[in-house]
Amino acid sequence: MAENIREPKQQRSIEKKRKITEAGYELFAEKGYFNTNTAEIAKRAGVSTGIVYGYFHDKRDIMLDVLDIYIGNVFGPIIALFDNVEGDLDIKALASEILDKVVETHKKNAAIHEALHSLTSTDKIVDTKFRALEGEMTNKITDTLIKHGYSNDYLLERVHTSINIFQAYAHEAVFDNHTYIDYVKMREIVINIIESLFK
Amino acid sequence: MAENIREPKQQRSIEKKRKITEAGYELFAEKGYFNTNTAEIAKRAGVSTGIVYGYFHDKRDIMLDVLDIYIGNVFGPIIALFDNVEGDLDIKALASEILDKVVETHKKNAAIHEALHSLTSTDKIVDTKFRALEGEMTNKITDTLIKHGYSNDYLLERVHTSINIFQAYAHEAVFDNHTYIDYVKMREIVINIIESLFK
Amino acid sequence: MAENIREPKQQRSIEKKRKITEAGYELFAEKGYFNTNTAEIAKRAGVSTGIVYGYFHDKRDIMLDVLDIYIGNVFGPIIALFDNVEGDLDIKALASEILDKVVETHKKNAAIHEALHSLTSTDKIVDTKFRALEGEMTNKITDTLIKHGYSNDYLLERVHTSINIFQAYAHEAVFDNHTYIDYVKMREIVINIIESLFK
Amino acid sequence: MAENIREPKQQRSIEKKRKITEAGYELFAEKGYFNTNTAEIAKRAGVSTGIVYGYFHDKRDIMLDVLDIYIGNVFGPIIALFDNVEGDLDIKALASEILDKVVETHKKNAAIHEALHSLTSTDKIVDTKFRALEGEMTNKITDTLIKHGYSNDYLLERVHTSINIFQAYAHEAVFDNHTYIDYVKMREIVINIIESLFK
DNA sequence: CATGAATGAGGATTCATTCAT
DNA sequence: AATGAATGAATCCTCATTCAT
Repeated sequence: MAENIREPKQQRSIEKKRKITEAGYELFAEKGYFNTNTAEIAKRAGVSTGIVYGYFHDKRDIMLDVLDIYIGNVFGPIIALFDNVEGDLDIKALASEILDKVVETHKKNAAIHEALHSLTSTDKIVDTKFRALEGEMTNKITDTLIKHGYSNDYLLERVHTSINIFQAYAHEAVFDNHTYIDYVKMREIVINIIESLFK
Repeated sequence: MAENIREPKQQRSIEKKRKITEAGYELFAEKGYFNTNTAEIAKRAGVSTGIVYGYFHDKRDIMLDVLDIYIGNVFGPIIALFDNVEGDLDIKALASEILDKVVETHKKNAAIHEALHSLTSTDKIVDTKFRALEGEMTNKITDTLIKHGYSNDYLLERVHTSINIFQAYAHEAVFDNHTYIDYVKMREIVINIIESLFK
Repeated sequence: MAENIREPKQQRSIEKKRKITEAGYELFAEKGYFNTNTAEIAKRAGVSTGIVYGYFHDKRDIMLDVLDIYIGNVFGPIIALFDNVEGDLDIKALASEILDKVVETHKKNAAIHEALHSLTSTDKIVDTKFRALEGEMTNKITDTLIKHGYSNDYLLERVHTSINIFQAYAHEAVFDNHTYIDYVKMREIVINIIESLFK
Repeated sequence: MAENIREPKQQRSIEKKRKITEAGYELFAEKGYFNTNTAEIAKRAGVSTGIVYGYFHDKRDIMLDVLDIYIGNVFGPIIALFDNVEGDLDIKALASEILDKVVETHKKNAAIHEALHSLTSTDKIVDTKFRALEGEMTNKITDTLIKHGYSNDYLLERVHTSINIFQAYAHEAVFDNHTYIDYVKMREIVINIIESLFK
């Protein structure tokens, strides 16, 4: 009934919980949430099925932890990038740098992104967290621009649109979806769009 | 195991198969593929559970049919739009028209899009069909532009990027994700981007 | 999710549902509710585990059906007895007859009685049904007495107490609990008590 | 498997074992034997789950200890009552006193009684102990009566029947099962029965 | 003695698919 | 072709018991 989930304080326990989350991360990425069962997660993590429920309420709870890790993986590099912006703004150079980072991040996380994002429509919390992630990225970028003296009307809309374009490009580029596309050229086009967007 | 699936020739059978696909469409949209079971689909379609396997190999097979319907629903309106392009090209007007149509289409199909797209990572055929859809849309648009005398370098890349931008905007606008965004202004920004993309 | 339980109309289905209830009856009687699992019930009934859930919502639901059968088994013979009371009341003879019937009934149903009665403290419905059973028996007997011209103060209390005494005796006699007891003599004592209770 | 169970000699250990038994007592009474798990017992007792198996072979073993406590709780007050009988026997007064005590005892122990008694049909030892309890009570009462000069034929049967009647009444009265019963009147009826049983 | 994390068998339930009618 | 009852493998989760520390 009312369960006690161990909030692990000791190093060994923290490590074990991490192992489970990691196993979930990998398996969800490989096969999707619904095609992964808890026994598999336990096995991959090298633990018993029972202990999984010592650290998590249920399977969904593992997924929520995986989601947090994913969000950290995606948000972290962007944050780092913007925290290192110095001196005058060179929009084109910055856009280029961001795009590379977004592609790189997407390359590492595309599979888990799909697996988790697909839960958006049926899981309220997942939905909320994905939206919040986009909001925070938009804010972070907008704040940085303003701090460095940039100004423009509808800045939030410009930034948000830029993020959308970056994401769409990254998704294309990572999966190399279409043989008829020259992704190098497409990249140039994207960068030009961003440049024009910010004057 | 692999049984003979009736390819229905008679009107009544065709109708029945359509009912099942339709039920699958609705339910996948409402609750996702994995949260929908075949008994529900049969019930919604007003047929027995058994007969579902008279028309489809398995649950996935229903989904594949649903996917085809979805693709038709999305592709059809765009085709129609471009088949009606007449006289000189007014890029801005055309972009505006397309964007409205994409948003409208997305509004109707967002739920099923999510449900099906999420299978992309685990189902090869789904993945392939989604890619093909994008390819065909790119080609259709590109061909139309050329036919009407438009020319530019890297046209495929420009068109494809435009599609990405339209889709991203439509997704945002439909779900009205972010309270901090003024979607009317965002729409203007998107149109301007497209305009600049095509000179 | 929201389940459809077949309320069987056809003979074959009714028969199958009965088989499951019967298997539950036997197993609960043999090993108790908690020591019986649904797979065993299915096996004993000669059906698959799955179909059990076609006829019952869950394990408890089987138990509730078993309870109804049990109540019929216990109540039926008593009803029959009182429906056959004719002419003038011979309390002593009637008491004797009832006692025999109660012992006989108890002999057949003691095991399931224990199994089900033990759920009384944790299952509201079980509790209610057991109470109702006692109430109905008390009423039935009281009504019959009155109909046959018997009258006394606190009749309900007398009847109810008699039932308690009968039950207690039956329980003792069936299990032959105590070697030091002469159950034939004890029976005489019980009959005498009843006689004195009703003058 | 079968480990050495510590028979605690030291005060602290005795105390700890008592705590566990007490926790088991409470929880079995609250939720029944099968709905209580060992982790809960340990928690309620303020000990670790592991140490429970230092003092008890298994969960059943705890229950057996609880049963002993229960038997003491029920038997003790009756013993005390009869040890205090002095002078000439006033059957009616004595019966009244006993009945009050039985009701009082039942009030305190009804829940655990149900929980433990329900195991009677599946656990040989539990069954035996419950029978022995009744036997001992019968003997104790009979001996006391004889010691105080009372004599009658079939004394054991009379006493045992009385006990049954007391128990049945107590059970009714404690749970206040039936709204149509006037329990005060019923009590009078019971007392009168006892009186007539012993002349 | 004590802890509480860990084990893994077991149990209730679901559901894609088959089959008797 | 159609029905819907039937199957049984698969899945999530629990819990008595053990074990490393």
